[in-house]
Amino acid sequence: MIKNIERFTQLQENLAYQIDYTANFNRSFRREFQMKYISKDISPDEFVILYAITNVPDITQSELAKLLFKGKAHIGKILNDMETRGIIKRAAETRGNIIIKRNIITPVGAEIYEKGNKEFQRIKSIMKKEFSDDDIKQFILYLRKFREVLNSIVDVKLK
Amino acid sequence: MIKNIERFTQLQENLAYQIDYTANFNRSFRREFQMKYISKDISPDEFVILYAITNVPDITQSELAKLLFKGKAHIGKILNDMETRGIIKRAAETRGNIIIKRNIITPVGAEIYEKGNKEFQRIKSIMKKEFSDDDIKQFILYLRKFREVLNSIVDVKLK
DNA sequence: TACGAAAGGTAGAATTTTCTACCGTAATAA
DNA sequence: TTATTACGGTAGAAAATTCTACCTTTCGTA
Repeated sequence: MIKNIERFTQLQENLAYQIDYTANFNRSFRREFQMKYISKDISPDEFVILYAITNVPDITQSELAKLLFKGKAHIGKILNDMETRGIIKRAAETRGNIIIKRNIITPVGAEIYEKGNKEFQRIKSIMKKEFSDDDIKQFILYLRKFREVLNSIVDVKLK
Repeated sequence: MIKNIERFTQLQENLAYQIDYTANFNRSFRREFQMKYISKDISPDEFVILYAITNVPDITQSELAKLLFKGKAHIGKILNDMETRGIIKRAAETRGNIIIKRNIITPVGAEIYEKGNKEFQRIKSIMKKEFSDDDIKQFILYLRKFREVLNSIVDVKLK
């Protein structure tokens, strides 16, 4: 991970660091993968937004914020930007008496999403070859347990 | 993780999301833990910097950047800021003919670090109770394998 | 009933982080 | 010898993200 490895192994061998490192690695991967195989017109986070809207069409802005670990104000800006670029359309809709914005994927957005989705299926099948169902189950169990231990020390609230 | 759970389990059950979620969880944990038990005068990243300097006294700014997954310019600003606040002292030093800044922890910084280190030992011992040595080994193995699979798909370069 | 909290959303300021460009030295290779 | 690249570092602009405050409606409950 760092050139002069011997100098840092001590710092890098703990669990929390490894998780952090992997998450960062994954972020870099997503950026590069997307640039190479999907579209330069959209960021990885924006792709996740398309994914979420596709699967939960009435997902709200606040829910998207939680899903992406960002503030709801920020997500609002991203959505507006995506609308400006013609990837989605934001339609005001009433739920009861309260006005909610429903995000609708345009044909342009749908095309990007379809292409990306196909590519991600490819990754998924590669992962399936490398990790058995039991491995994945155990892996996720470890992650959950790690969070539970942290949560037992202080009450963690995600923003 | 999100109130209306049923709506999102589908989106959240994949491996990459779980890792991302755990890393974010850990970040929130560090912030809250530090506020509560260590010191409000220093951020979690700054604590890692103190930790790194303590263990590798001649660590360079660029190396710190890689360790923390940030840009070297940004780390330079953080270090300057820490110097202004009296937590470290930056001394220009020559390595060969080239000038390098050596970061020295002041007594104030050392005190914060010692307190934090003691608290983190506590977390470590709790983790040791919940995860056996074999568990930790397996957990880290999973994480490494996950990165390797991604890396086989595109060549991932961390910034 | 009335009050406060929670949820959906926006605006603008403030902060954080990244992105270029630089400067100078060292090492390597054509 | 002369490029070229990598390393250590900085400055300033640009972009990303968060913070605060605000508006409106709903919901639970005292």
